[in-house]
Amino acid sequence: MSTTSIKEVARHAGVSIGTVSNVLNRPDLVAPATRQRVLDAIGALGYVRNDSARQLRAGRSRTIAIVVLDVANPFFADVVRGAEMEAEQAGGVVVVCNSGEDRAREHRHLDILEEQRVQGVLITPVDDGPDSRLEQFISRGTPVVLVDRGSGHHHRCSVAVDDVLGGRLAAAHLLEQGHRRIAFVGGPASIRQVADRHAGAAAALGTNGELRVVETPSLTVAAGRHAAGEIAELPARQRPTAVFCANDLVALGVLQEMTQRDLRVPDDVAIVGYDDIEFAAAAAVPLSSVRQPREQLGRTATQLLLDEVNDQGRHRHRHVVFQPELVVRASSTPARPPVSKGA
Amino acid sequence: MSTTSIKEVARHAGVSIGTVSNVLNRPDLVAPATRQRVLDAIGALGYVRNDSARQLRAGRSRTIAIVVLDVANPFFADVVRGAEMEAEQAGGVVVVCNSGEDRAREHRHLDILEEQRVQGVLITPVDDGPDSRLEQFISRGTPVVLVDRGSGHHHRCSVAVDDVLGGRLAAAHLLEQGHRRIAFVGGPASIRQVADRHAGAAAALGTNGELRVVETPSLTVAAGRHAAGEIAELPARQRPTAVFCANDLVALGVLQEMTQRDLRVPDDVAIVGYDDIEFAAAAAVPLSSVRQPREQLGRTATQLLLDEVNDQGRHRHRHVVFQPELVVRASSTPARPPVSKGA
DNA sequence: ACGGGGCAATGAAACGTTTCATATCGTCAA
DNA sequence: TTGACGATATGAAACGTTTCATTGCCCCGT
Repeated sequence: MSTTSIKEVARHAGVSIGTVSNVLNRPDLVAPATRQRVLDAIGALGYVRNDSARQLRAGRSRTIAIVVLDVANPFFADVVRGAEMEAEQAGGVVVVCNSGEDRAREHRHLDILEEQRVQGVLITPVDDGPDSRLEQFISRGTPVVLVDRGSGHHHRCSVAVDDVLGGRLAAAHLLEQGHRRIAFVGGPASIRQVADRHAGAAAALGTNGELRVVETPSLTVAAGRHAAGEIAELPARQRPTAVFCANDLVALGVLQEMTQRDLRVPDDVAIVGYDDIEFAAAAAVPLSSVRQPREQLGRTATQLLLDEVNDQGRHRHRHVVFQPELVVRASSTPARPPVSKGA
Repeated sequence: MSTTSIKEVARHAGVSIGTVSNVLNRPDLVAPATRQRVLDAIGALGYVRNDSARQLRAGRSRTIAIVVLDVANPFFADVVRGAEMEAEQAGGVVVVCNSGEDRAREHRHLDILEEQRVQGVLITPVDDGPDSRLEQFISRGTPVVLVDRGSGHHHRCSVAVDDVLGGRLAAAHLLEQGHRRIAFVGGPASIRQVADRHAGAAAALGTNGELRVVETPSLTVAAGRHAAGEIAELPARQRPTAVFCANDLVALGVLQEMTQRDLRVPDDVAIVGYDDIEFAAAAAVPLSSVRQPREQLGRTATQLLLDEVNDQGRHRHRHVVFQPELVVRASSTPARPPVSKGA
């Protein structure tokens, strides 16, 4: 156990505690000879700063936390990467917390983060709406930036992607491909993104098509398979000819299940996913998907957070909304006639 | 800023500081009436424990850290999940650090973790071998458990999967399918797992086949695509008929590139991956892969760590090695004749 | 009536920093 | 020669806990 304290360094170097601290924090205030003597002592003793003590004195830590719904989800992996880049640049540290879509875990994490007096938190809450725990957190003074959530909260920043637009893009594309019976797969509907993507799709369809909703308990491959089973078992003339999924994981599940049931994609069922994760292009049938600027989301969120942390007084809360982009691949375009237009 | 301290709670409740602390830590020592009064004060003031102060006093934190090569890699995501489960059960907290295969980042993380006096660290170091920074870390007394690394380190615990066996299983399977020219794709070769998987494959092949190594700079889909391009461009009679990849990400990249170049999998080229990530089964051609008990790896690593933390004196370092398992899917079995044997 | 024992609550010390007001000393200008 | 100033170094206070030795009190047995 590294139990060497600044005190022993001071004794070893024959200076006072304050001087050692100065060497550590404002080296230019210390005479070169003394400074070197202290540095040597530090090296010799293997001294390591005690961050608890430092923070206790400082009143605040240097870390920012990001609480994600699922570390395993590539979407969040990219958001995290973006956040790390930005934080690193500002000399901060990022800790990643995984709520696993579980309210209780999220709650536990927030408790701990608050006890740790983190600088601020980037979070995608498990449930949207006025989460009392999060409100409390904010009201006690820890800056929070909502990631991919955040309709109408005016006392905090948020970054998001226009999910309604994303849904609209997907549905418009399917409509254009001639589909009239379309299924929307995803859930729980209480998640704003899911609701928005659905709303966008419904809006794009208008009276030109029929949108059948299959709600899933979560956005996973397994959930997608299950939902696909449900759809596949409908009588052929009622069965949707296209499926728009709230998520690529779900879409991959749907694709997998459809293939397994000998329904061809896209000929029997077209599929459009959401997120354009790395695997979308590598799927059994390359997956059309709505792409979000994931890393950018993390970067911007971190910038907003750091701005709030530093500019206490002047800071104005902002809501940054990015535009998604539809990436068309084989899963939603007729297989036979080779498409001539390039990538 | 939650600047309420135990002192104000004490004043508000009309008791001493010590009593408040007792309510927090040993509630049974406090008379029910007093306890309630204190709890009310805590609620009314929105008091939140200051973890820095607590740790400063305790000398140690309750968190354990896990340093992974890439949060985006589903392999690590599962290891993390396993670690979290186990830690949670023991009342601990897990923070996830992402080294991104970058020595400098890993170094930075270790610095910070040491300053934070974490209980211990689970780590897959960027480079194997006697990393001086990690040695130093350990020698100063922070317990470390190596994850998926750790040949012959006797002064620390490790968990790993027998990668030589994994390589052997994969190659033996391909041999059995009639392949004689096989490629091994992965890298950098300095990573022990990569080297072991290669060694296992080479051993299984012996003189019965030819193993061509295509080294990649990293274990990513992109690297796989690039390597596959190299392989695909070989004259047909030199070209390997099967590819064994050090990693599923690489394998998916290979699959993608081969498909794009109109080489059929498995007919023209068979593929076996490694890790059996969730997407392996959902790939364009369901991917044969070597499965590792990922979550178990995380759980066991955490157990070993906690054992070392708690049983300071008695603790004996252990090296737990798990056995991988080959999961055969379509990417390595002749497509036409339907296989009759079940899952 | 007195002492002992148990339960509750208290107060002070200690954890390792950082910061800030102060002390020391040599030097330079007047 | 003196006074002041700049450059260094010092010591003590403060951050918010936890812990532990003490105190205060009440009740019970003798």
